[in-house]
Amino acid sequence: MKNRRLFWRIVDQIEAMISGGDFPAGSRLPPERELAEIFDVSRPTIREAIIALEVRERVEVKTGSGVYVLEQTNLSKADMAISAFELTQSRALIEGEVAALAATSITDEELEKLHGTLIAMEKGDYTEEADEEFHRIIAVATRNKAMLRTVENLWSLRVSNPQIVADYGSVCAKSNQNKILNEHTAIYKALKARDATAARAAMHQHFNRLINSLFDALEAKALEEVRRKASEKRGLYSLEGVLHRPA
Amino acid sequence: MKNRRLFWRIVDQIEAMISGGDFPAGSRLPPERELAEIFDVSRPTIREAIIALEVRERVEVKTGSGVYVLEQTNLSKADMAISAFELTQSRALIEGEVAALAATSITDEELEKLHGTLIAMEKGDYTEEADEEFHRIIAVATRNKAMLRTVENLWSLRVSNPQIVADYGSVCAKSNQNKILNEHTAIYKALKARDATAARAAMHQHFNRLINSLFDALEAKALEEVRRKASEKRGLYSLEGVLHRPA
DNA sequence: TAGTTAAAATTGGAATTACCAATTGGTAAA
DNA sequence: TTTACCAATTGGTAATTCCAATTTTAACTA
Repeated sequence: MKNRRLFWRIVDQIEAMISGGDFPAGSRLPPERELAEIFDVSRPTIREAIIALEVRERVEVKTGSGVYVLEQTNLSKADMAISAFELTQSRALIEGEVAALAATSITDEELEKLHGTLIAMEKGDYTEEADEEFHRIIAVATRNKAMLRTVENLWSLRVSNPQIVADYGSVCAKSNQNKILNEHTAIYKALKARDATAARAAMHQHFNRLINSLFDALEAKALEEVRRKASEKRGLYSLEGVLHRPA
Repeated sequence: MKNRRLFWRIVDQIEAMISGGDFPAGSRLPPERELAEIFDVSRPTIREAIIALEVRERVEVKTGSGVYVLEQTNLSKADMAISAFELTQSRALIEGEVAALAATSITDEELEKLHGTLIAMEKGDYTEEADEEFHRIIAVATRNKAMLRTVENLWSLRVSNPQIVADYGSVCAKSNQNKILNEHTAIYKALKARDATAARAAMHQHFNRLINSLFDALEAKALEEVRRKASEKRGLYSLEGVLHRPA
């Protein structure tokens, strides 16, 4: 059995203390010199252990201040913090450029595929898939794999962040499918005409309308919240409630 | 510009050497004592850098034997296939929009930080770090986490795709630092003036000049290849070779 | 007494030196 | 040729010193 290096043993012990609640997120670990005494090892060994913890994003090191325990976060948590507004604004700006670039190089075959997605959406078949395919074909038409990758990343956010899924759900309902189809059609026509400026504008319009819909939904939710609270206040002061209160 | 700890700088440099092909997977890094001489730092600093690389699973440490480079599996095949041209074009289009958006919301504090990166580049200190920080501050200034994420993804491609690292290496050499600094300064001034259109144009110019440099480098390489092949053809048909051919 | 500034204390950062533990390669002997 | 041993090399840990950054405390002023 190969010997385990001492600093790795210290890493494990500190991680156990963090996980065990000795040092909650936000708290500060004891100073290096004190940890060296606690664990009866040299200070460089403690430093090496702390660097490993830092790379693992378990702690944050602040020179002159101390070593602080981080929330157990990962990249997906950062993605979770992205709102539907932020995503949609980004898509407007980025996919606007994607559409403009694609207008300069899109092939007849790709246009035919684009048209296929419009047909599918018109039929009401697999509208979300058709939506994704529509944007993906345009990204492929740019002939730029970094652009394609970026569009894929944005779509991935759209379908995996629960809050964004819910927000998009409320503005991409059946009742709005005609609007979306009309906007996709306008983008398609601009691409077919190989008009980069029109394609960019059409894509902007598509997402800006979506942003407005998100605002509308947010306002409706806020009004609903105000009504709910007023209703609670009514219940709080109503005599009916008082009369029925158990002794 | 906040001071970056020395061992992190060494981590970056070693990673660049690995990504740049100096130390292919399976090869052994120079001994700690030698690395300390090469980088002109102390051996504990090297040790700290190597521990970070180990946690990142870039290297494997064998006591008494050496530090060995591990296969790098993070990059997908699709990401490996992205060329420096594609990345740079994407950055031009996307970061142009980022700059325009940032011009509408950038704070004085952020402008000050941006200026700090210009100072660092002027001094010749850690220019790649200052470059990254420059673009990152602008992305943060958009107040849009999806945009920031996109810029981070593009930068990640820039530093982890070996071919892109090599290509950028040849056009971001010391001799071009003044051009880059001038372009960054133009972007900074447009942002300071809160002029979205100028910021977008300045960012486009920055990357378009970079694309042209990449083309120049590619052309030089192609010419070199043509010369090499012509030289081979000359050798193939030269009488000297024929006369000296062994029986 | 309250606010501000400067000094002191504390904490992390880096370097130097020394010695120990593990591995590898070279040499000698069987 | 094979095996054993030794020296050299490489990583691992400790101790000490001094520097850089931040926080806390003390002193001063209004």
